[in-house]
Amino acid sequence: MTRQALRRENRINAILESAVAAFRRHGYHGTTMEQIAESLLMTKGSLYYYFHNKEEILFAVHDQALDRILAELSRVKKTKSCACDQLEDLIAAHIRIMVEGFHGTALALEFGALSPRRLSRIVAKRDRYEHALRNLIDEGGRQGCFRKLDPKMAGLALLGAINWIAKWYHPDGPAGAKDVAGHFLGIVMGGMLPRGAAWEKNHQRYRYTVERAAPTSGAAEPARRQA
Amino acid sequence: MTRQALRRENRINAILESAVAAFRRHGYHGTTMEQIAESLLMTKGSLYYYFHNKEEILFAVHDQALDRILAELSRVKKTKSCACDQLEDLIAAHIRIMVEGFHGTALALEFGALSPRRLSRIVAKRDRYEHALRNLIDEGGRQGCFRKLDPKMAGLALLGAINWIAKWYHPDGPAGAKDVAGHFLGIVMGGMLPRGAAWEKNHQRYRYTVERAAPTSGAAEPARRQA
DNA sequence: TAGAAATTTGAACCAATGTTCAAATTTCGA
DNA sequence: TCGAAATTTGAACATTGGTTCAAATTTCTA
Repeated sequence: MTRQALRRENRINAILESAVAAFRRHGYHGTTMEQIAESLLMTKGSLYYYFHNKEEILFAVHDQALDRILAELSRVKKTKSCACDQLEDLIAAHIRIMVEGFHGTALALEFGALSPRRLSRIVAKRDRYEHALRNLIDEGGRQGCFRKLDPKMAGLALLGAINWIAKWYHPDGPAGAKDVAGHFLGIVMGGMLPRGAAWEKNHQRYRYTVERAAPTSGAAEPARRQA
Repeated sequence: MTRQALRRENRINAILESAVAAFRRHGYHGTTMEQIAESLLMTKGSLYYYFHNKEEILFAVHDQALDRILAELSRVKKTKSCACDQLEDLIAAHIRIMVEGFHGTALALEFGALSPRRLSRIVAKRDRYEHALRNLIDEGGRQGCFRKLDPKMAGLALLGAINWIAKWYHPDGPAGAKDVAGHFLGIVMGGMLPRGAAWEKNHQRYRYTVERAAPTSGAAEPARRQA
């Protein structure tokens, strides 16, 4: 890699990092090209030397974040552990991505502003991740590590809890990223209910637990185009 | 209530409903006054007869949604059930709010665009809800209904899973609101881990479960100003 | 039904901002 | 060090969209 190409790559990375931070704070439409540029001591005109337009930055930011989580996915898949360990590994990686650095939080960003062509590429990548996640939940249930859950619903709950981190976590907080990540993983994986036999006796009347859930029949799937 | 006042109230409600739907799709800054107006067969000028400006609509939308969930909270608190039943009740209500109608999804909207004065009012209401939620989690843990969790982290995980519904649920989906709500409540309340003694034996090595969590020392709290 | 009050309109204004581009500046290889 | 390539600038442009407001229209009351 030539020296200039390296410079260019660093520059692009810096732009994306600045953009993610700004998008997270003000939303895509609420962020101006000037805001993205100024934290890098640039002028907005310079950004157009690297990207054709603002939407391309939004795309790059999403694409990069998805590549990162998909890389974690394929790493996890190479592992020969059982599904539940793989899932734990993957979730820990996802949390880490949300908590350390800025790049990852793009996973929680809106992408409604993308053009149809770019949108479909992003949605395809996202779906690849989500389906893998559901498969792990499903397998884990079959292997007995987890309760048998509706994979789609459980997956959405999981993703919600994790992606929501982008809304409340701030790297300047007193607790380090590792602390928060470890703590949060415990919560998300452990769930809220006690696991002893005593509880089972007291709470069979629990109305909503679905032991072998009928698949959710693709509810609301077409709506996932935006945001 | 006079006839005109009623008309006015309905009009305002319709505006807010249209606004929430648009904000959810395009974000606050990505939504134009014209978009809010057009689904009501109005022109954007008319909106200024009811609201001074766009930001006031954003405020009203948040304020209304928070009032609604806080009303559910005080209803639940009047109940004489144990903490875990109260929590279940509250969560079910929150899910219902997210799933039926548009108004509720404001709970998942960004509020970074609010002026400092309005922002602080919204944040105060939100905190009131979140603290009550944490208290219930804490009490439930002490009473033995739940595992003993770090209330802050567990609360954030819970809110994330629920508020994220706004990103994927669409009322036109094949599964009714009740189906999704019931299913989702089961997932969120039940958590992911099996509860049998067999599991306990196999998984004591589970690395991240924190039985009596040290309080998270206010990690990242100041960051919660935006989004 | 007539006049007053409430509501809506639509055009005009203007600040903000994404984008372009020719010129200036910097970096780099020879 | 020189010249070419890479990069940055800053001003100008065009459009969008929030806001205002006087006039038109509708709704209500006496």
